[in-house]
Amino acid sequence: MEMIDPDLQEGTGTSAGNTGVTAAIEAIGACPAVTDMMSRVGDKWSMQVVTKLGEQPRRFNELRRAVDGISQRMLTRTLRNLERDGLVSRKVTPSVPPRVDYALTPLGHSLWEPVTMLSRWVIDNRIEIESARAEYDAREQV
Amino acid sequence: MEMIDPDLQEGTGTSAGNTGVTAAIEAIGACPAVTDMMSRVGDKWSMQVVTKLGEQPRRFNELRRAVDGISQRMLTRTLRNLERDGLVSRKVTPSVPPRVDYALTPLGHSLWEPVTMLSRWVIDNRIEIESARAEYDAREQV
DNA sequence: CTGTATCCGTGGTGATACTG
DNA sequence: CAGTATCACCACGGATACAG
Repeated sequence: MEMIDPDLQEGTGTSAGNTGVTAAIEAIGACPAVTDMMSRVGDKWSMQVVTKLGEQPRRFNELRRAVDGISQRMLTRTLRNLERDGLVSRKVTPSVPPRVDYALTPLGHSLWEPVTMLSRWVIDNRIEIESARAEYDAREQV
Repeated sequence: MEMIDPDLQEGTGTSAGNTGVTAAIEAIGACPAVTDMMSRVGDKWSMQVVTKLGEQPRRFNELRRAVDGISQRMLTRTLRNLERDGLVSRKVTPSVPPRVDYALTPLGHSLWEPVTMLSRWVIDNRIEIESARAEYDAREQV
């Protein structure tokens, strides 16, 4: 997915899918919004940023130091996307030097919970996953 | 508060005195396995395939028809990845023509639940997300 | 301090053709 | 039927320099 980058062309607006209030599982793939958000959750930095902002609001460079390894460019892009999705708020204080405070919105906080469930699952099953991979690799190496 | 594996806090002891939930959240980024699986969840086809296999086991082309828009190549690749992670089982029947049955493993089924939570969150909040985007785009269009 | 602009490598994804 | 092989596109992400 990924949108709004000066380097790229204008992002395609997500069209409204059907009104399925059916089982959420069935909506994966049926509802564009689901796949769309999944890719946001799956991208490299978004959930790490959400995590750090979930602890407390932070300024730009504060956040940059908190999220290990993120570049300035990617932090900006990630924050813009999160802001666009309504997950993060951005408050500019036009001082010298400038000050910009980021925080999770209520919507952003609410995303916390299902994402936590997912990361819990990974943690609880990471051994099984890794051994499955090792087994597969050993099998295919032949 | 729930318990969590002690070795999750290794390396970056960001903040002590966390609950299990926040510890799990913090493990995003701290634990490579979490970021790794997130990208699997976030990729374009994996969860759609898991969804379809969650309904029932399927053969290759059956699955291909079930997952709208997926190419043969991507279905193969997606299935291989899922198989490697231990989420999907692959049973070959060497007949003519050949028959290959795919199904979710117990591990794959267990992933269902947190993923469902997440997709339900998206569905419940997709209106708010879309209006946030519309608002942002209108603001930035200037 | 908080960004933009520019360049570029890598990898995910798709189209098409071929194979056992 | 169930794949592989090959080619190509372009978005993601990183490095660096510049700007307000």
